[in-house]
This record gives sequence, structure tokens and C-alpha cells, in this order.
Amino acid sequence: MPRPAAPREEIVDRLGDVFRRHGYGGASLKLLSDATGLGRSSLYHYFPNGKEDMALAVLDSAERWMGDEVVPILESAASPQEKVRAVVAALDRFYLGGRRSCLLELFAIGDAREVFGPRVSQRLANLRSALAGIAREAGHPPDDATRRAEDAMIAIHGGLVVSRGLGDTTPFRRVLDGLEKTLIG
Amino acid sequence: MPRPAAPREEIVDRLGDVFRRHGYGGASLKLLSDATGLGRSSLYHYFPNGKEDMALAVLDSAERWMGDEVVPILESAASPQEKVRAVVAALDRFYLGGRRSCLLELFAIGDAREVFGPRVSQRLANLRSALAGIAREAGHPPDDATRRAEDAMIAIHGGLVVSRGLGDTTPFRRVLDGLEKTLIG
DNA sequence: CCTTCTATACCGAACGATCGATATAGAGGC
DNA sequence: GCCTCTATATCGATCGTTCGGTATAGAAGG
Repeated sequence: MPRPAAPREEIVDRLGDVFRRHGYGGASLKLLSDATGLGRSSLYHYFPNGKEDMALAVLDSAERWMGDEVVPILESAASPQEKVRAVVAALDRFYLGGRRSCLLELFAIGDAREVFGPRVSQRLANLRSALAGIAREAGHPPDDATRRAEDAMIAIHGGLVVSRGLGDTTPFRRVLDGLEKTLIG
Repeated sequence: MPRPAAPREEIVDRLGDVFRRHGYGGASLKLLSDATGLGRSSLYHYFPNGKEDMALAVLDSAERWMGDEVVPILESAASPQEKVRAVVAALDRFYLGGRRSCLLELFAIGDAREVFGPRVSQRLANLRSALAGIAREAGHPPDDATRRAEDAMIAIHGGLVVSRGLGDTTPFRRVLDGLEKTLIG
């Protein structure tokens, strides 16, 4: 390989930053190129199908992150309370304390929805059933657990939106502080 | 003078539909032109500063709507519980039962943020203090009332995001059903 | 009533810029 | 010399915007 260019993982991270800041449509190739330090042709070398491939890579990366960070928590022998706290810590890291927007929100807007809509829907449903698992472990009946899990997702995304709108991460952090009560309280 | 094909109010409504579906950056002049039935240049007749003017008109229209529909509720002699229920009904109509996205969310993304960020922030703060007023009337101390109002806003926007992502308005409607408890319960 | 006159409403065509995408050729490590 | 990666140059399409011009209708003057 010619040059010690950044590892693919870091490239995808930087692409993710742009998508999260500008959405799918707003993430122009120029922005993506500038953020990664790679020329257009290099981007097309790594992502032959262009922008859509880049977005899919970012989505896969986030999915992998959840698989690596959240799933082990769910599968551990910890108590529901401990699991919630670990998940909260993971979400806090993932969303950078509320400074980072959620791709699932951005990829459900405009033309991106046609392409990514089903994937977004499925990921949200997956997250919901994962959280519902904790609530069930805490003793809540299945339908109640699902409702609590959905409330948690609503709070998380609402906290992100309001924090972004106000330019202040306090709402999101308050959501995380209250998530234990929302989910198993 | 020729009669306008559509009253300005209706034009702004149709522009709002496009902005709410595609965001600011994603709302191309072609989409805006098709939605209103006006040619590109005709749009510049009504909105001399182009797209930004159109977005401001839509924002103003939403602000006026709140002034006409929500403020009278707040200023009425009704009980806090009745006020919450009336506000919930108004929000249900405004967001079309969860099928419509919130401009304040969309206009805080990407380049639009530079232009509309302060306005978005101010509108959210206004909405928060309006809702906090009801919570105070219900007997909650000021800081608690503000916290409840912010929770309500988080729930509303989270409900919209999750509903849009799942392609199902149930979460938003559930949020509205629970808003009374969130705000004064 | 019948003309001008003028303001408003609107359109098609085209502007320069940027969009996402590609083709070709060269540079660097095996 | 191959294979990987990147630079340059360019594509057609579309972006937001502007320009030149037409159509409509009420006002003003006779």
C-alpha cells in the first residue's frame, strides 16, 4: 500500500461526523472529502457505490458498535439495574454526551428515507426489543416492558433533538439520568 | 391586477409541507415550485430573498399558528388540567397526529443551523416557558415546572422522531396521551 | 365608455456554481 | 511488473438565483 493513509475505521468515523452534522443529503462529497483528507477518487476506491456506500458503512459501524458495547451488557449476568446503568454510560459515550445527533433521525428525512427507511425502522425496533429485555428482567410484563423501552427511545431521541435545538446538552444528560426510572423504575 | 392563483397563506402551507418532509437543504426549488404550482421565478416574486425567505415565512406561519391556537388557551381561565388537554389537542392537530415533522428539529441540521439556529433556540425556550406556566399554575415550584416543561418538549419531539423512524404514529399519540401526567401529574 | 398607464402575477430560459460520479494516468510498496 | 492508492480532469445533472418578458386587471384621464 502506497501511503499510510488513515485506517478504514477512522475514515468511517470521520464520514459519520459529517453525516451526523449535515444529514445524508447535506453531506456533500466535498465535505466528506475534506473531513477524511481523501480525494473524491480515493473515496470511490474505498466506497465504490459512492455516497450511499459511505452512509451504509457508517450505519454498519454504528451497528457494530452497539453489538460490541451494548449486547455484552445485555447478555451479562448483571442485575437489570446494573445493565441500565451500563447502557446509559454506553449511550453517553456514543452520543458524546448529547453533542452528536442520531443517524436514525437524520436518515429518515427527505430522499434518504426512501433508501434507508426500512433499515432505520428495523434498527429502532431492535433497540426497542433490547431495552424491553431489561425491563422484562426487572419484572415488568412483556407489553409493559415494550412500552417502557419505547418511552426510553423517545426520551433519548427527544433529548438529542432538544439539546441540539437549544445548543445545550443539559436535556440529554437529564434524560440519561432518568433512564433507569423510565425503563425499570 | 391579476388575481393570485392561490392565497399567500396556502402557498406558505405548501412550502411548509416540503420543508417538513425534506428539511431546509433538501427542499429544492423544484420541489417547492412543484408543490405550490408556481414557477421558480414566481416564488421569487413572493419571496424576494429566495429560499431563506420562504423558510422564514413558514417559520412565521407556525409561530402565528401557536399565537392563535395555544396562547389563548394559556391565557384562558381554565384549570391547568383543561389547559393541558387543550394544548394536547392543538399539538395533535398541528403535527397531524404525528405524521408531520417539526421544523425546529429540521432547521437545526447542517447549514440551516447557521441561519436559523438562534431562532430555533428561542422558539424552543418560548415553548418551554409557556408549558412551564401551566405546571406552575398546577402548583409546581418554578424550577420543577421548567423541568416538567422540558420533559414535555423532549417527549413531543422524541415521539415525532420515533414515529417517523418507525413509520407508525403510535409513539407520538402515546406521548400526547401521557403529556398531562408529564406536565402536571 | 374607452383608452392609456401602471402595478401585480407569473413564466421560460439561462446564469455560475456545485452536485455525485467517472475515466485516465501516475505514484508507491510488494 | 503487479496491485493499491491517489491526483487530475471532466462529465451531465441539478442547485439557487436572476433576467427578460408576458398576461392580467384596476386606476386615471378623456
